[in-house]
Amino acid sequence: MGISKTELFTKKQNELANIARALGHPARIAILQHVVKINACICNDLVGELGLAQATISQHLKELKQLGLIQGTIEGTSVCYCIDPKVWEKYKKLFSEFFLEVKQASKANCSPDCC
Amino acid sequence: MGISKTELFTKKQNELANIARALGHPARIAILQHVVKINACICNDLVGELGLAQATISQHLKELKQLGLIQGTIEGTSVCYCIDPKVWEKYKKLFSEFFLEVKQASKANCSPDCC
DNA sequence: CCTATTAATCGTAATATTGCATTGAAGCGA
DNA sequence: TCGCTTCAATGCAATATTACGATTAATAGG
Repeated sequence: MGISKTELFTKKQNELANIARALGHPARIAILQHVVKINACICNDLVGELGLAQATISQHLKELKQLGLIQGTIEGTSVCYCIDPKVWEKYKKLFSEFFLEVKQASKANCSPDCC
Repeated sequence: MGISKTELFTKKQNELANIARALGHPARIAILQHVVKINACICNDLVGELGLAQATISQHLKELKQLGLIQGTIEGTSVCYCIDPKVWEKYKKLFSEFFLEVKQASKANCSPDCC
């Protein structure tokens, strides 16, 4: 019904999914990459950099902020964004663990011609 | 307008976002974890394992298949799913690279009290 | 052939997301 | 103070996603 049944899953599964969903938009990937590239702060170069409207970018920034991936501090009339290295590191680890789960899965339970 | 302006972004950004979006649902995380855990193949234990309807799970499996993360081979009357290690490895690398971009971002361009 | 099992697909409803124009608030310079 | 700039918040329209019941298709086993 358009709503995820989050109660069926573990906290960790939901957490992973939330982060992944936040990264699941090229604009947000681009925003993060640009913030990282400029190395620290950014206000609304993003509007010029990506081809999206200011309102749209603001919305994407909001989502990233909610996840804690970036911080915004007021800098006079503009806002200065930078990533939060601690959160970034935490999420990086979460994903690494997830991807590492596979290792070298053997084909034990599999019929010979499966997969 | 509800549609992502993918043409504004690089191929790599879109690719990353696509994978992330696919991982951006706890059911798909759970499916992947279960497939990995059982180590090779799975049919529709998933329906029992997660509390979702068969149609819903089938839909999630379809998305994962479209991404190439898992393969399904017909096994009599049931279908056997397993992850594709090559694709898994490829995506793992993509994400690692993305997360590594940050490294130890200095605060060069930043005002003293920013971030 | 008949039936049960399994999974894909279709149709539908509810909800979420994306993108933007517009509005609102707050700081800055004249 | 009066604009001007910068960004956040809101509200809308278009589209996507999530979930499920019902149906369909394929196969195995009698």
